[in-house]
Amino acid sequence: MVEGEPGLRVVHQLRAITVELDLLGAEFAQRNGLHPTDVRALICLLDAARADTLATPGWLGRQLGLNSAGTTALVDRLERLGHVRRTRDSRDRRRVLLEVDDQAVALGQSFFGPLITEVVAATRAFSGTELATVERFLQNVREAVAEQRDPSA
Amino acid sequence: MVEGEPGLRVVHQLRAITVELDLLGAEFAQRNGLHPTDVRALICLLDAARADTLATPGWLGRQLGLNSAGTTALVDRLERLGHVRRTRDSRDRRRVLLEVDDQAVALGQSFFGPLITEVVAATRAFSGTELATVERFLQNVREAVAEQRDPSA
DNA sequence: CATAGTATCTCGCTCGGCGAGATACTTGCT
DNA sequence: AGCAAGTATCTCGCCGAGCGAGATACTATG
Repeated sequence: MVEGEPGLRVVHQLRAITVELDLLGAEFAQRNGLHPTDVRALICLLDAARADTLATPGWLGRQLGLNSAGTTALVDRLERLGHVRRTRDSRDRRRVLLEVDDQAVALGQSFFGPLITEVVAATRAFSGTELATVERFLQNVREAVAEQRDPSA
Repeated sequence: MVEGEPGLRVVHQLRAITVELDLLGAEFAQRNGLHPTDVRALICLLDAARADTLATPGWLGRQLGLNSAGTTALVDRLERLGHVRRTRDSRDRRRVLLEVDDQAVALGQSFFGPLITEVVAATRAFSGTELATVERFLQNVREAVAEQRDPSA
């Protein structure tokens, strides 16, 4: 718990935050009649939409580590709930494009909105340079974790 | 992606890290023949052991948001794999105490070890005061998330 | 135009997790 | 003491997310 090495403490904190965020996500999921995976899928889809990356079932499945069968089931659920629409790609007619509904965007807002407010409020206690440091650090961590997952970086 | 408000960027990063860590955990789980929940359970149990909190199925289930049936099944799995032992509490003989096996500790090490090494390496680029800032910030975030989950803080 | 390659979907199955209720023990009331 | 109420854990039956294997529809290449 009270280790000397600062790196350990930070890892500990990140892990704790991850667990907390997971549980928050699970809670939110249940309240809205969906599963943790569905929430993660919505996050991915919203990110894709924001980055103007066009999303397909295959891409989504790859993001979430699902196989094709699971992905189809996932998209079925999301479509049934009206969060996503399927449209055939006219260029490559094997592909299906996933369009996120405004409803899903609103849902995302309702999930992250309060949390963002909280965290932004928490940032009030930090100077611009301090926040820049935090950002830089988180970026490093993100890369470290990504490298752990796929040791080809 | 390129928002102006630093708080938003940080939230974004934290979310991305959470997703990455989740996927890392899922990968690790599968490689070791267990489920994401099992990994989270082991984390909780190791934390408890480190903090000298004595763990029971009920406590564990509460940590993970499982009901009693699911918790029993979880502990069954962990026990079958030899990560955990059940012992009756002699004071209150309704209770079962969960003892983590050294094997599970080693497993935890093998999971977090490389990641910790990576992150600690990443901290090399930061001064002591900078790390302190990061730590303080993460602490705030952790509290913010916890408050989101249980608005009674 | 056949053959290989790719994107998605269907089918049958496994197993994690839930709700309801059983069981064993403790605690409080009288 | 003795009985009701409360609590910790487990059992049973079921639902449904995700997997493996294979079907289907389309594209690309010789």
